[in-house]
Parts: sequence; structure tokens; C-alpha cells
Amino acid sequence: MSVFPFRFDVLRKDPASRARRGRLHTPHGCVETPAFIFCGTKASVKGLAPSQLKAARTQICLANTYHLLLQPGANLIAEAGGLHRFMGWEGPLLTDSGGFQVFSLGHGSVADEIKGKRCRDPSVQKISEEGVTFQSYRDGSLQVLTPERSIEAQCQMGADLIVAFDECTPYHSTRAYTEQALERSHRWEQRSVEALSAHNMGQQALYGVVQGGVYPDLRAESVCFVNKMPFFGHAIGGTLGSTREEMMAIVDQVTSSLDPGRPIHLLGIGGLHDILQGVALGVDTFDCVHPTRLARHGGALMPVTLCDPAERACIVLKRACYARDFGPLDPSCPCETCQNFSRAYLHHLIKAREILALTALTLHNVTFMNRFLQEIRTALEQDRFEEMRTHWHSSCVQ
RNA sequence: GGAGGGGUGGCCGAGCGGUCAAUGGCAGCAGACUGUAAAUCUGCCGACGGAAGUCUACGUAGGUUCAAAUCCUACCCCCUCCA
Repeated sequence: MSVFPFRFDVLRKDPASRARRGRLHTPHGCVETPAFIFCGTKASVKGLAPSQLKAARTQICLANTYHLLLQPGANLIAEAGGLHRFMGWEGPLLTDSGGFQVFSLGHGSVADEIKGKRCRDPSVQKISEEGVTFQSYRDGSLQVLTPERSIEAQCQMGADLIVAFDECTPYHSTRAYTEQALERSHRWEQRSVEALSAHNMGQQALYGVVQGGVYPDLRAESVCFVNKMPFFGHAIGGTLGSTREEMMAIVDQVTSSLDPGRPIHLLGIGGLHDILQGVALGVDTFDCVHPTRLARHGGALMPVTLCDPAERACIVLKRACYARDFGPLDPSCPCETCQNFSRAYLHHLIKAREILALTALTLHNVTFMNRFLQEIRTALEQDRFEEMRTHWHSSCVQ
């Protein structure tokens, strides 16, 4: 009789907000929360080896069912001994269900669309009760993703935390459509639960996704649904509106009524301010491509004191003004990049399109995020979170 | 010496009478990036101007034409082949 190897403990609650310091137990180790989950979409955090992730004190990474299903296939990963062994990462892993990708296929515009920035061509995919038919981005072949297939693949890959298959409704959806999609997502999530229990290996914990778009009553309905389902944790998904205020209003509403005993994940959000606000609203984990993508595009995350506080929390190293900046990237950062390379050298690597630029900046941004989340955890432990938030807020927002 | 090909904006390279301040690419400059089709994408990129616009430009100097980077003549360079 084996014991379910997952547990979420709330170690401390912030007196001034809904923030909490927690610990998420998985078969591959604990995740101290609040935590950031790095995106390793195709079973690799682009540019970094697992040893480097580890050195940067990374706790947990994410991979994507959709991408891995198309290449190299869940069967192959199972043959390899599971995702952990396949990618050489011993720590906790999460796999996303592929629900999000289904809506960004063939276009690449849907990520924007979900954020309310652009309209998409609605003609690409077929959504039925059974699941979603979509075109592979690799070879154009038609693929079908259903709750059962997503869960089966996630079980084969064996990530610790897995996500129920949902429909991610875009921003420009009507209320009627969002509602219809929500109901269907709930049925898919129900099927996800059943599919997981059919595999019954007990080595994976399932997250249910809260949908409902920008409509408070639908979000409320979705919260009510996931709370009743036997999910281990909850994820907040779908469109979160077109502005930060709208996003936080939705997160606020949702987190205030989710089961407080379960960990809460905010899908796809990773801005520093967003994390601070999210944590204050009770979010335990975040994932986002931003830190790693930003790095590949020449941006280095920076403490507020080291970048132009009027704008972003990063410096764009490819800018000409860093060509002769021979000082360290961030003197306070212990990462190998900051310890060894000047801004001028990093600028050069980027301009010269050297591969090291990608690795060096990614390593820094990963380190930065881990330190940032560590700072939040420490602040929570010392009841200083409110102070930290205020400090960041006043430093960054003029 | 003979025959042929070519000289275009920082570079490479299209254009071969008007719609050409001149396609592309590179380099340069700036912006974007939030469940990753992203080492990507977008914009600017002769000078002056906020803009409309004005000026200077396609080896050099003339010429033909209402109009020339595009046609003609001479000259200067470069490349290939033959002697």
C-alpha cells in the first residue's frame, strides 16, 4: 500500500495579503513556494544543461505534451525511461497538457490573441466534444488531441505534476462561446481525471485548470467546478484580459475562492511585477517563457536599482550603449555570467551571434528569477513581504 | 595589342528611358517579447526637416531626350579570354 507521494504544505501566511510560503512535495523532491517553473518546452530549457539549471538553484521545470507528442513522441520518452531520465533532469517536472498549443497552431498569433492584442483566423482547428483536431506545426499533418490522449502521454512521460486537458479560449471570444467552451473544458477535465485514474500509477499529481475568460461569473463557475474535483492543484488559465489590471482582477477573484489547501499555479505569467502581485493574491507557482526568451533576445533581467526604473526590469544588452561598458552585468549576482563577463563582452557575443550569448544570458536570467523568488520566500518567512512589494512597486512605477 | 564583360547608396547585389532616393540581402540603429512554430519578429536605415518637402546621388566629363542609373561619345579603373 503505497502512500500518495504528493503533498502541499502551507508553512506560513502573510499577515498583510493572501501570500503564502509553502512546500510542494513530489517524488523528485520538494518545491519551495512561491516558485518559478522554467519552460523547457521540448524537454530542454533552451540553452542550458541540467547541471547549469541546478547550479542556478532551479527547483522545477516544465515540458510540453504537445511538442513532445509530435517529436519525439511519448512512446519514445517512455522507452527512454521517462522524461526525467530522458532529459537528464532529476528534479521535479511539470508537463502542460497541450491545451494551450492547440490554439496557437499554424498561426503563431494566438498567444498575442489571448492577451487581447490581435484577432486570429478562426478557421484553423476543429473543436468537438471528443477533442481537438489540429495541424502539426512540423509537417502539417492532422493530429487529434483529446483529454485521454493528453493524459496518457503525460503518464508515459512521467512528469510529477501534470495538467488536465482544457480549451484555452482567446480574448476575442464572445461570452456565449466562452461559456460553451468552459462547459466543454469541464467535461474534458472530468475525463482527464478519469483517464489518470485508469492509468493509476499514483506517481503523478493532476492540476485542474480554471477557465472562464474575462467573465467573473464564468470564472466563479469554473472555480466551483475545480474545487469539487479531486485535483491535487489548480491552475489559472485562459485569457487574463488585455491589461495588467484586468489580469490581476481575474486572478484576485479566482484565488480568493479556490480551495486554500491546494497549490495554485498561474499559467504563463512571469513578469516581476506580475509575480509579486500574483504571490500577494495567493499564487504559489508561475511559469513563463519570458526570462529565457528575453535572454535569447539579448535582454538581461536586472534588479530595479540597476536598470532604468521608468521602464522594464531588464537591460537590453544588444544596445550600442553597452559596447564599451566593461563592468559586470550585475555585480550582486553570483551566476557565472556575472562573475566572469562584462556587459561589453556580452554585447559583443550578441552582436557576433555567438552561441555563448544565449547560454550566458539565459543562465543569468534563470539565476535572477530563482534569486527573486528566493527573496520573496525569505520575505514571507520574515513577514516582510509587504515591505518588499512596496519597495519594488515604488522603485519601478514612477 | 585584339575580343568581351563590368564599375549602383557602409558592404554585397538587382534595375537597363519616366511610377527610382533606386528591389533584395548583410551590417547599423531602435522597439517588441508573459501555459515557446521565437538564437525570433517589427520598424528605421543618402543629407536637411516635426512634416509636407527641398537638395545631392548610380566611375569621370560631355551629349541625345520633355525626361537618363538606364541611350550615345570620350576618358579613367577592374575582370576574363586570345596574342
